[in-house]
Amino acid sequence: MVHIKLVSKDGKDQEIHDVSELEKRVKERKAAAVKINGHSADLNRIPSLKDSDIVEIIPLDSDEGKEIYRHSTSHVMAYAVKNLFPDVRIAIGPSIQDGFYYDFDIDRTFTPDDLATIEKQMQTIISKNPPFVRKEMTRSEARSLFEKLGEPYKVELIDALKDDTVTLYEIDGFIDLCRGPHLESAGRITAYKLLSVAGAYWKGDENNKMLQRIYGTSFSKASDLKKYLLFLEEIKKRDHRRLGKELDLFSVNDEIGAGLILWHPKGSIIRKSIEDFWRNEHLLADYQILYTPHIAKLKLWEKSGHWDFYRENMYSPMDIDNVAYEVKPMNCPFHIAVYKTAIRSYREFPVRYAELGTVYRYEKSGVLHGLLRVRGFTQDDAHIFCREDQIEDEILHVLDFTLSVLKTFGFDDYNVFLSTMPEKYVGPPEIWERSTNALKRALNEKKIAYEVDPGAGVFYGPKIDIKVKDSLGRQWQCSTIQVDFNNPERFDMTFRGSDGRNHRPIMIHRALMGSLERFIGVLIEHYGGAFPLWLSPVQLSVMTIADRHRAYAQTMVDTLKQRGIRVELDAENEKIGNKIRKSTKRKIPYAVVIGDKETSEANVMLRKRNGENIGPFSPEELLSLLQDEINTKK
RNA sequence: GCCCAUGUAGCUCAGUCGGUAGAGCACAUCCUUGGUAAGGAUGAGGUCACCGGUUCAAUCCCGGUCAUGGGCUCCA
Repeated sequence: MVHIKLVSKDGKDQEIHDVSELEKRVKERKAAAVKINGHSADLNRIPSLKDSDIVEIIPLDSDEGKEIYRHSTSHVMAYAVKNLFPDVRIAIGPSIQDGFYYDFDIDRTFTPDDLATIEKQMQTIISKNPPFVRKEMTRSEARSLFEKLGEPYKVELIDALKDDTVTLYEIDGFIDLCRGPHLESAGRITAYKLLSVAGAYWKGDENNKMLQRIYGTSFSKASDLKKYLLFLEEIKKRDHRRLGKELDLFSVNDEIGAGLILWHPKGSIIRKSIEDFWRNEHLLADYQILYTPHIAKLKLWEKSGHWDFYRENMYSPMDIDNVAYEVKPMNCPFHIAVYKTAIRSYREFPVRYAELGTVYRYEKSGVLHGLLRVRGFTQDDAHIFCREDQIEDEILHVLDFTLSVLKTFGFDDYNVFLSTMPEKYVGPPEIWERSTNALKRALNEKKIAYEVDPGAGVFYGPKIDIKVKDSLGRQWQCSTIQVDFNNPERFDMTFRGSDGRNHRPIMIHRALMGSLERFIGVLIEHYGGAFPLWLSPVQLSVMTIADRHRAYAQTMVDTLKQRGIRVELDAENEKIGNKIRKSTKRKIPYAVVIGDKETSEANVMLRKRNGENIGPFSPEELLSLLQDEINTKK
């Protein structure tokens, strides 16, 4: 008779006195593994449970369960690769978000055909249902084992371990160093798919050898795998680079340069709509708007510290009349210069300067990616100058403002991160401490849950980053709020306090959208190219049935255009089905068909891009309906 | 920057085991004037990314460059 406590997340703990009873429960609950006294363990450890052990089931569909499942899949994949390519050296193969990978060192390159072959080999392994057998041995035993097996990466991993005993798992003779736990046998793996091959440095260090990484994913239910693969397809369909081309929004050009965006007319009008909105909101929120130059003397950047701390992202200086100039990677020094054109008083605080400032930063060629990662971009930047005791209020103000702007774009789900002092930092640690606390207090006041990201702050101060979730649930970092007590010092900024003496202001940098390029890239994917009316490049397409309807349709288009609607006339020599199709493919929100009926009745039906018809509306009703939807930004 | 893959008409892609290329869509002209996701015909469009090498001959083979994509790393 044993006494085992089975604990569960819902609080319904149970005493179990029979190991077979526990095994039954484990099956019922579709466990991936268990936790014994808080430590995760394989299911086949259950028979050796001791009296008064506390057991918790890790279900397959929990995050931890999925991790175990995928980790086991990655072992099977490594085994399959080793079978097919005996001279491969295996490196490391963890589970990751939505899947797993395994890194291999091999003299040939894996091709997509290889992936299919490896998948087949995995199936062969899985169908034999070999158990995952856990082994323990001393470090030196394990070390010599892997040396004998010709696995230098495993040896290196073992050397980095601190424990005296290490654990290994064996499936069908294939031994891998692994902490575990694992599924009890490979046969439990039912739905998996290898997705891609890519290069990856050993331990992520570019000084190390480049290995080949195979990415894959696995699910305990085939339907979940299918759902995930459909999700990947949906991501592809929404890819902003693809939609940007299809909808004629932007391009990049070899002759001009990588990472430099050409905004086409359709993309520019989206951008202009966002910029207009942005400026209006900033004026309403008591910001003052600035315009500043694109280059400045190198000396300025030396003074600001960018040349010391940010040089690897800056372009080489250019020579102007024997003086070195730099294209700007940031806007802050310019805003500081504006601040310093007068003696400032605490009475004007907080001073909030905002600018849509275009900056240029060097990015390694391999990281450039459509609109999301570019070399020239426009920040929706602002700098707030205030007293240290105003930080908290200002952060609150910025948070409110940011969240309301993000909400306009349908982002009302987000995660917040607080980044603290990094290794390379400037300024006294006490000020870091105080301003980090001010950020914390503001977040707490707003009751915003946040995660601390230790050491991820900028060199000049702590920051709050906001990651929004798009319509597919993916996270994007756009907004950032950064405290800076370094630049006011460097530029000897002052303000006259109520005591008549000069004091040092605090500076807050913030961007809501981050960069317009990136933000619009995110928006394209978020909306899948089907922009809300206020952002749509063409808001309404008016199409004629026959040539005799052209004059009436033209009048209507002219009238709407005069009233600010972005409307296009399609009076081409085509059938109405063709015109509808074109307008739908371009994701134009509304279409109006003008035929005999409309010309005689002076009423129109409005066709939404999803095919639904609403109406009929008189021309005035149509106009006010459109204007209302544009104004409310729905 | 590094590893791998890719670069053919405006777009999406075929193709040539070395003898200077083809489809669909888009575009132009003509016919058709048709009521809610593709009417028909005809036509125009390409130094096959760029530079060099091998060859009688290169879009194809080789080398380099640039760009794009998947990653590593970094970040707005």
